[in-house]
Amino acid sequence: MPGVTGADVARESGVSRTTVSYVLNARPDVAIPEATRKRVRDAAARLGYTPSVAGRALRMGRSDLVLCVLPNWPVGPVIDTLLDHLASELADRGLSMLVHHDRGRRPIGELWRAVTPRAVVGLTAFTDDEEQAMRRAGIQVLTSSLDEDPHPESFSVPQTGIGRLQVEHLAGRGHRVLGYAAPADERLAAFADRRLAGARLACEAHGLPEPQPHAVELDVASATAAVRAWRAGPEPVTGVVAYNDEVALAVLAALRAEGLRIPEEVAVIGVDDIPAAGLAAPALTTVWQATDAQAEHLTRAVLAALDGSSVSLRAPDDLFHVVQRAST
Amino acid sequence: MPGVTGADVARESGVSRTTVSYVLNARPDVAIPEATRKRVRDAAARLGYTPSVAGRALRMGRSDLVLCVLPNWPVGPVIDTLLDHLASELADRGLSMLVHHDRGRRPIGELWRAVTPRAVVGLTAFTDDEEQAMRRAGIQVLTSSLDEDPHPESFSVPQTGIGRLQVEHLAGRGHRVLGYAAPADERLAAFADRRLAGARLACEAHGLPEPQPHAVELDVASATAAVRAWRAGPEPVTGVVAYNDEVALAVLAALRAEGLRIPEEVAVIGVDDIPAAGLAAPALTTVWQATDAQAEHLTRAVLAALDGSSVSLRAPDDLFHVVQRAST
DNA sequence: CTGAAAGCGCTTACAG
DNA sequence: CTGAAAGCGCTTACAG
Repeated sequence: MPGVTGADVARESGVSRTTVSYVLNARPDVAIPEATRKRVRDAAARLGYTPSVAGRALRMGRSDLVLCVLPNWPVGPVIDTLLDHLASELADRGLSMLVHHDRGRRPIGELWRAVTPRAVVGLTAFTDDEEQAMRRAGIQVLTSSLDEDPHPESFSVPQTGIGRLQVEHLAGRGHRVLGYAAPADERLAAFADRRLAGARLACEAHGLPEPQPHAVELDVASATAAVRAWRAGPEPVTGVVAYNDEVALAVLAALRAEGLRIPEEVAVIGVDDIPAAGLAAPALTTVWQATDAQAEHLTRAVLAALDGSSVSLRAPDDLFHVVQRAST
Repeated sequence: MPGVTGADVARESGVSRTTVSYVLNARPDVAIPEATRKRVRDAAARLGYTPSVAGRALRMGRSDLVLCVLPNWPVGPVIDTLLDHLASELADRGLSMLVHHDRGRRPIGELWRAVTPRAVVGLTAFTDDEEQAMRRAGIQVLTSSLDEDPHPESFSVPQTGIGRLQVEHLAGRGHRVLGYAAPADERLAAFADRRLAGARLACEAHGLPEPQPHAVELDVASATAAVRAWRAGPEPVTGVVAYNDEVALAVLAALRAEGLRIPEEVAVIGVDDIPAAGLAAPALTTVWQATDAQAEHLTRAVLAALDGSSVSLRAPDDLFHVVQRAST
């Protein structure tokens, strides 16, 4: 049967649709004797009643959906964990998460207007106009930023901190001249720029020259070109800060191909601690991200946004740390 | 404003809500002069009207949602591409894709009953009861299988074919005694079992002894234990079929640690062609999956299911092929 | 403590 | 060619 409705439950339990609604929504302000409650609940269970989202949404003027807008960049394990955790917590609160990959093909406004979600979680940036339009429509909006919070109602995992940590590790091991292996994928530019900025600041703080950026594709030829450039000058690079582990693996492969000793001649540090990092030759030092903590951080932010409470949500301090291996 | 409705558009353009609905839904059977159409469309555009999903869903008895249920295993790049492509095609048809990660925490029935999607795409298995219940509710159901189609309305990427291809590659290079490096992650068992089954069949077909399975975690110690077991007998393993590239990388690391020459003493072949595969030491031979073709295959299957047409959907033949590198 | 009634926004026979 | 009216399933003042 396409649908057992509240009216069916009412008939089955011999009460009105009003009472069914009161009982099933467990309204604390309405006093209904336990006997009636039980009759209704039993009937609902017997019939396999599930309230229609459409009916409720129409009446309430809002749905039980949370729209999660992802940017166009490839979804890695970190984002994956984030979404998983968030979806699970939202489900516990009777909310469904709708994930939308923003490919820039159609205005996002079309989507949120149509779905009228309770909240929109943007892991991508919205224009100011867009964001204000959503808020005017009564939708809670949670944006994310790649830096320290400019405003508290924004979820952030400060990417600059990652670059800083990488540089500090290399500086601590005596490296003075650093290269930065940036991703070739344009879609990652926003992340890469922030991490590089963090690396720059750390270099400045430690009195090192600016790190030398070079785009590296995920193949040996491209990485070899970068390595040669880094080693060419009068003060050759001895430490490479890589955007992530994949880029770092490319650099390692190039160093092997060039016959450079790792880490004696050139040290490399990545980000993410993907499985392949610990299995590389040599094993790759990297920055491990506390995805669980990040996920809880995001979830807290979303739930706070849903409550409308603008609690100041500081990111936990232990969001990432260095995993030392043979490449540094 | 929380919502500009069809009534607003009607008022603005001086027609009835009926006419607005007819015009905006471009009903071919209703003849409406172009002048009226234009007036309505202009008013809608001016007001920024987007029809309410809730209202339409309530009236139509179904939503414009397609529910995509993912299993619990980690979403890799293949699934990611699949979903991306599917979401995009569905969007072109005015359908939104709702992705749900099935963690087995709550019955899936609760979800589809609540959302009443147009179709449910299961990249995970449903129980027969569940599937029948959905069909009775008028929901198109598309399931996926890991083998050759048992029934045509099921989307499949035959995993046995992958195992077969791996064995054929090694056999073609003279290897007779093979090991199978299975993933330690229980959630991948369904895939691993099918791939191993394919490997077994291929060994049989080529007159080789059964491949020797061994679970391998993604670290050197675990892989080393497997390698030692494979090399211990009177007829040591000379070719390793790995479940995927990550497992293969672990095996490579163990072979290096054990001082075994690759591929002279032991050859290794993976699956997926992740970036790290081509960057490994030595570069890893692997099975490349045509994710684009798979994505189109899935999308065609879903669209056919939406139309209710049960076109026989054979998977394309060129779903994967071997990428030869230094490890074999 | 419980029910009759209104109304959320939409589509669609049906009547003009 | 166009509109008045019904009804999808739900929640919630309001009246008893």
